[in-house]
Amino acid sequence: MGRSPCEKAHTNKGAWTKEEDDRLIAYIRSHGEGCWRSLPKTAGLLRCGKSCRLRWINYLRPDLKRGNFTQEEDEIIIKLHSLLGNKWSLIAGRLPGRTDNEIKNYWNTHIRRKLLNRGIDPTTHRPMNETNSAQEMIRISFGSGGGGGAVSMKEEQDENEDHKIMITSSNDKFDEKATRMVMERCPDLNLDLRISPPHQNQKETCGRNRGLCFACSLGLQNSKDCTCNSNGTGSSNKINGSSAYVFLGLTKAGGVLDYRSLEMK
DNA sequence: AACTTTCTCAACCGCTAGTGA
DNA sequence: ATCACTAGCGGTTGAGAAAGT
Repeated sequence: MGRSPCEKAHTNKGAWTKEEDDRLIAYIRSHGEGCWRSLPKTAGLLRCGKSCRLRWINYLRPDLKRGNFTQEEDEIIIKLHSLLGNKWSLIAGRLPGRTDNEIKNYWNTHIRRKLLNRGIDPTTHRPMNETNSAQEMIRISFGSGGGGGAVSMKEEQDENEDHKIMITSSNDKFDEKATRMVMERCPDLNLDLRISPPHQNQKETCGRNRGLCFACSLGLQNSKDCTCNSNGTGSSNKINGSSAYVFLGLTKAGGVLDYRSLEMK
C-alpha cells in the first residue's frame, strides 16, 4: 500500500515544457490557486499536484522577481539567516518576489561561499576560529530533533545587567507550559516566530558598540563600510536613555528583543 | 574542437503540521 | 484518540550551462 501522490503511472517528471506551463498558468488565472491535488486532472496536466504547486510558486507566479540579487537583498538574507537559520520560507516572506527555493539556492551557491571565504561560519555567523564562549546571550532555539519534547528555559543576569535567556527544546512542538512561562516574562515575545538570534562577540568585532553592521557581519571589521565602530551611528542607538541596539529593525532594550516589528506573512 | 570539471538552479523526495471525519 | 488526506517546508539530486584544460 502506502500513499505516494507522485508515483502515479503516466505522470510526467522532470523539466516542464512550455505547453505545460501555459496550461498551468491559464488554469490558475481562471480558477485561482488551491486544490493542488485535483488541479492536474482538471487542468489536463500529467503532473502530480505537488509538482504543479512547486512550478507555480517557484517559477510561474507573476509577482516573482527574476534576476540577480541586489546587495541589499544579500544583506537582508544574511541577517535574516543569522536570526532564523534555514527557515527559507520565513526569509522569503521578507523579500517580496523571491521564493524560498531561490533564496535557498542562492544561499548555498553564493552567500555561503562568500562567508566561508571571509572566515565566517555560515551556520553560526561567527568567525570560524571563535570558541563557543558566550557572554551575552539571548538565544531561543527550537531544535528539530526527534522525540522527547523537553523544553527548558533559563534566565540569568550578570553584573553588567546583560540578560541571558535560553530556551531550548528538542522538539518543534513547543511545550504549552513553557510558552506560558516565557510569555509571563516576555509578553512582547512572539513565539510563533522560531527565532535564534546569533551570538556575536561584539566587543571584539565592533569595538565598544553592541550593534554589528553589515561590513562586520562579513568579517570586514576595519573596512570603510563599517558603520558601527566609530561615532555611534549605524546600528547602535540609545533608547530612552538606556543602552539598546537595533538588529534588522528589532530593538533590543534591557535585554529583550522587540519582535513586534518583525511581522511575518 | 573535444573532453572534463565545476557550477547553477529547477525539480524532486521525504517528512511534518494542520484539518476534518 | 485515530486515521486519512492535503499543504507546505527544507534537504538533496541531477540535467544543462559555463569554465577550464
